[in-house]
This record gives sequence, C-alpha cells and structure tokens, in this order.
Amino acid sequence: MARETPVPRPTDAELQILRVLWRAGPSTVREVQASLAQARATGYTTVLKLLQIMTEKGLVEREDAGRAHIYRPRQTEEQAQGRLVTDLLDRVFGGSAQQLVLRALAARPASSSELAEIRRLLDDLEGEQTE
Amino acid sequence: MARETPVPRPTDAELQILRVLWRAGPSTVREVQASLAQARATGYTTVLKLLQIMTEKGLVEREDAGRAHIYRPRQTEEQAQGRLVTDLLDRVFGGSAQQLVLRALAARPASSSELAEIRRLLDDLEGEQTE
DNA sequence: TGACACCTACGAAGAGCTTCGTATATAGTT
DNA sequence: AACTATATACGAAGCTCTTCGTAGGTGTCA
Repeated sequence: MARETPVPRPTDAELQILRVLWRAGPSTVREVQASLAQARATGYTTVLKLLQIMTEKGLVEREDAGRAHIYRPRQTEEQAQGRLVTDLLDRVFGGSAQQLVLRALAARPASSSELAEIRRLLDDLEGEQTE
Repeated sequence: MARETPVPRPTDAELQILRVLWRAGPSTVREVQASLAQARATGYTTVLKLLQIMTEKGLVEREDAGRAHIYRPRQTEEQAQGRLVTDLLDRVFGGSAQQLVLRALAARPASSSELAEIRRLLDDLEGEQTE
C-alpha cells in the first residue's frame, strides 16, 4: 500500500477551479473554462494544464467520457473550507478561533439575520459542551 | 506625490517575521533571527534578505541605529488580520462571514468562556446596526 | 595595525505558480 | 480521403518565493 503525500493547500488559481467544480458538479475542461472566463479571461490550455497538475496533486480526480475527461473535486467544499480556515487560524491567529471570528465580523459586518444564525450556532455548540 | 502600490498580502515566511515583530516590537535582524530560530532553523542572511524585500514591499519600515537597522511593521497585527481574513472570506467563502464563522468554530471548538465572549461581540455588533 | 566579529548588500540557485504555444490524436463532415 | 473542430499532452517562458554564499564595510580589542 503506497503512502500518499497529503493533499496540499490549493493555490489561488486552483481554488478558483475548485469553486467552479463545487458549484457546477463534475465538469469537462471546456465547461470549467467557460465558467471561469466570465469572471476572468483564462486560456483553454491554461485550465487544462491546471487540471492536470491538480490531478497529480490529488486535488481532483478524472474519469474518461468519450474523448474528453470529466473532473471532480476530491474534497467537498466544506472539507476544503475547514482546512483553509484551520490553516489561517494557525498561521495568523495563533490558533484562537475567537480572535478570528472577531476579526471576520469586524471586517465584514453581517446582517441581523446572519447574526441571529450565528447565535443559533453558538447555542448548538454550547449544547455539545461537556458541562 | 507618488502613487504607491498597495501593500501586498504577506507570504508565509514574511508572516512569520511580522508575528515576531508584533510580539517583540521593533527589532534588529539579529533579534528576529534569534526569535525565529527557536521554532525553525533560519539562516541569518535569509532573514536579512526577507526584511529587505519586505521593506521594498512596504510591509515593514526601518530606521538606522548605529551600524544596524531596526525594523518595525507598517501595519498593526489587527489590520493585517483583518486584511487576511477578508481575503479568505472572498476567495473561499464567497464573502459570507457567517459561513466562515461556522467553519472556524467547527474546525477548532472554542471553550464556553470564549463562546460567551463571542456572544458579547454579537451583542455589540447588533447594537450598532441601523434598526 | 592586524585579527576578529558584526553589519548590510547583492547575486543566484532551486522550487513552485501561471500562462500559453505547439504537437498530436481522433471524431465527424463533405 | 481530406478538412475541420476539438481533445489531451507537454515543454518552456516569466514570475515569485525562499534560501544561502560571498563580498565589502566598520567598530573593537589585543
């Protein structure tokens, strides 16, 4: 059984592609490229190359479909978000989730309803605490 | 009056140096290097070079002190944290602070007292809302 | 004065990221 | 069969990041 190197943190360009795949589901290079081009001009072979590299890295996997390939993410969006936020937590906030939450809400004020939802989340978390 | 390019996002190695400067206050290359070496072996000239580059980028500024230079950050830790968390918010969470908070607390559970502090923060934010 | 310890400056190597041009294969159409 | 459209594969350029070796300047001390 081969020992796999852990899935690396996606780069900026790779993250943009992952977000397309999370939204649209498994897609061909052409579909990803069309989706990306709306926000930012990106050549077809650029997207192809990135997806090839991402396959090597284990960020996506692919499957043959006739002459084309269909790519799909190997992590859910939630998993990747969790990893990235943990990463920022350790690199920038010394591991303090409280500090991060504080900065996030200061930087990007949430609406009343969003704040209420966060409160509900806190209630749930508190409920799970060993008391 | 020259138009300055905006201060760029610090890289990983730059961030480690900034964290030292935030903790210890304005420091010489030697002091930064000694502080870094505890966690990770880093050559003296490596730290020097990084600080020179960071000066060019506007991440730090320096002042002569005899034959050495004293470096200090040009942003507070809070400002940098705000920028980095905003960055992650946009690149990974589509701008939703609520989603980020959810993932942060799921990834790194906070203690009861920390949750209480976040609640107080929510109260403050709610108080500021235009109602 | 000469040896040493310390400083900055700078060039460059090696790796990774992003982009694109070109080569090649193949299915479909006239 | 030849042409066209579309696919993958691959090499390489240009850039950034990180690291370090080397060169050169200067203060200190025996």
